[in-house]
Amino acid sequence: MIIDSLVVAEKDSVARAIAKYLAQGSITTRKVYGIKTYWFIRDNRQWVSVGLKGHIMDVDFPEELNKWHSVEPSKLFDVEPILVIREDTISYVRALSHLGAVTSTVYLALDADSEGEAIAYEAMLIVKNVNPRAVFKRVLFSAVTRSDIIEAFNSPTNLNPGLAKRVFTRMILDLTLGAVFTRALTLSVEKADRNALAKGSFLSYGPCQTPVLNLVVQRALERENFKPEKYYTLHIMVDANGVRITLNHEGTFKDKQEAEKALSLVRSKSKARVIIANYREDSVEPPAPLDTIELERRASRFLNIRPKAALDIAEELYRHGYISYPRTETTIYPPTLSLRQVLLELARGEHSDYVKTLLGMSIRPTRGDSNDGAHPPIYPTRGATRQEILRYFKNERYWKIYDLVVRHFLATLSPPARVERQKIVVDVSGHRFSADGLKIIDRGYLIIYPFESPSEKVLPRVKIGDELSIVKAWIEERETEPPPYLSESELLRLMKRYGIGTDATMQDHIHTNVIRGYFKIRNRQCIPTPLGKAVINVLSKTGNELIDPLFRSRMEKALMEITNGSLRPDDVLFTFKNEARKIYEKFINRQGEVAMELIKALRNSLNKTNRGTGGKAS
DNA sequence: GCAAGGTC
Repeated sequence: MIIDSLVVAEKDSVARAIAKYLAQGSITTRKVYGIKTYWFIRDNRQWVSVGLKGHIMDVDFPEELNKWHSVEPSKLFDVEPILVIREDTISYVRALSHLGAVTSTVYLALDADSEGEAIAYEAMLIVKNVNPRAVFKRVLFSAVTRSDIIEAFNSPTNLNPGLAKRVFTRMILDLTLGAVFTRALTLSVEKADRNALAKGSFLSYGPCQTPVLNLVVQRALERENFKPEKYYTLHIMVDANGVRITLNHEGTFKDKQEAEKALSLVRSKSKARVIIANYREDSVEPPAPLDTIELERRASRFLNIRPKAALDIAEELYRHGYISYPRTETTIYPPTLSLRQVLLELARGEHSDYVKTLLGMSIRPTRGDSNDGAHPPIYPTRGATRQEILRYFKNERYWKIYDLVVRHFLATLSPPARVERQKIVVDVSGHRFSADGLKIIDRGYLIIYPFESPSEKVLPRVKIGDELSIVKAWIEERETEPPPYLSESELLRLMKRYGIGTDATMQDHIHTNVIRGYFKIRNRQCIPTPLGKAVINVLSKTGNELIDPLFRSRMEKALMEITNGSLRPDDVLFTFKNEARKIYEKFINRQGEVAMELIKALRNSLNKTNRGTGGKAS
């Protein structure tokens, strides 16, 4: 067997698409060590295309350093983790070796991002090992379409080692910091009380998970330390040509007597004079095309479906051909995507009437501001009815997520809604009272996307100078309210702002904290447990660096310098390990105190939940 | 028994 060219893609669907676009003639599918491969002829030569399952290698410490009890955690700072083959990818390694051994050219067709570059490097290592003479070429495409793929294979480039090195350095730092502090937290408790942690449980630290926990804990503390204060609001009801409107005093009163003084002044008057009467037409634009984070946030807000569940469901819908690839940071439809074609497909589905009206109009899609260069925004790829989805997946939530993707897609092609924003301000002896109203003139995209419908409140028409009779005036006593716990939707927004995690992993970092017993989610709110608060508190005794929400972005920034060429991987490793080493020293110096606090929190959690906590290893 | 990042 001789192969001229071997194509390695990041996933099966891409490998299959590449074969389809490059093949001159038919494609034969063969399993090699259980892995699907696609065989075809191009320019009279034999080509084979294979898709991986993401990374095939991982970093790990050498065996002897993985004995938690006999190795002082700080030892891990002194060694470099090694690249190992992942247990679950052995058949991919076998297939790559088998095919690579008889191939002259290897096309590394991994995604066009830094992870893709690292996976390309891993694939190259595997093939080089069995075939030192193989030639490696890197192909980069921004969408899996015929024109992009052919263009990419006509102009191959070389692997970018700077990008790959950055990824491996990140992997090493994440593992080292994670392992050192996970072991330090766990061992400090185990040494003080060997029964404090349930069997198989441990207390974890991670450069993403722990800053996320910190965000949740800080908000909870703000809420718990909140002291409610009384304040007073003043209102009047006026008659405007037979319509009664309530207006609120601009500014509230801390002091009850002052509010009463204002009230008696207002009550002594019978008229309120209009000083502002605005009726302004405005448009409400439909949302930008959907990326992963927005899908998760909207699923949580509109449908009460947790981010992790939303992504899992989206993944299934994608695998069965109902929606496009759900892990994307792109919010601009690529010019190669025929929106009209998608509409024609959707005409077979649940919202066919709406789709048909859209088809009769000129389409101008909304446009966001990001493009990850690898995947388009999430859009439906098959029109389906509710009944069809329910029959297939037997679960209402699949329909809800599918329907959200369809409606969102249709919204991005729909006209904006038109509203009238209304504002009336009146004056009563120097006191200003105002009322805001909103009238929907044309629902536009809200017809198909009711989730964002503003509530309508229509004010009557008045003009500046009108004298409106005051019907009544009154005071309300209120209390300032504590901020709510962070919602999952807000947490995702904060993670994005602070640069914690990626589109594909943000929901994982939330999930990890839940599994570890650090916080719970009730009614879409993130509520920390005593254990979660204790972990943040003990780590904060070493300074705030490790738990700072900006820690991750500081790390990413330094790692970026490797790609620029201004720093070497060793420089970045040295800087962060050194910083972590100092923090570790502080931690060890207060170990006794730390252990006491964690054990107390563990017992507290145990009593509350009446079962082991600290999280089971998954 | 550690992390975070791909992918299913």
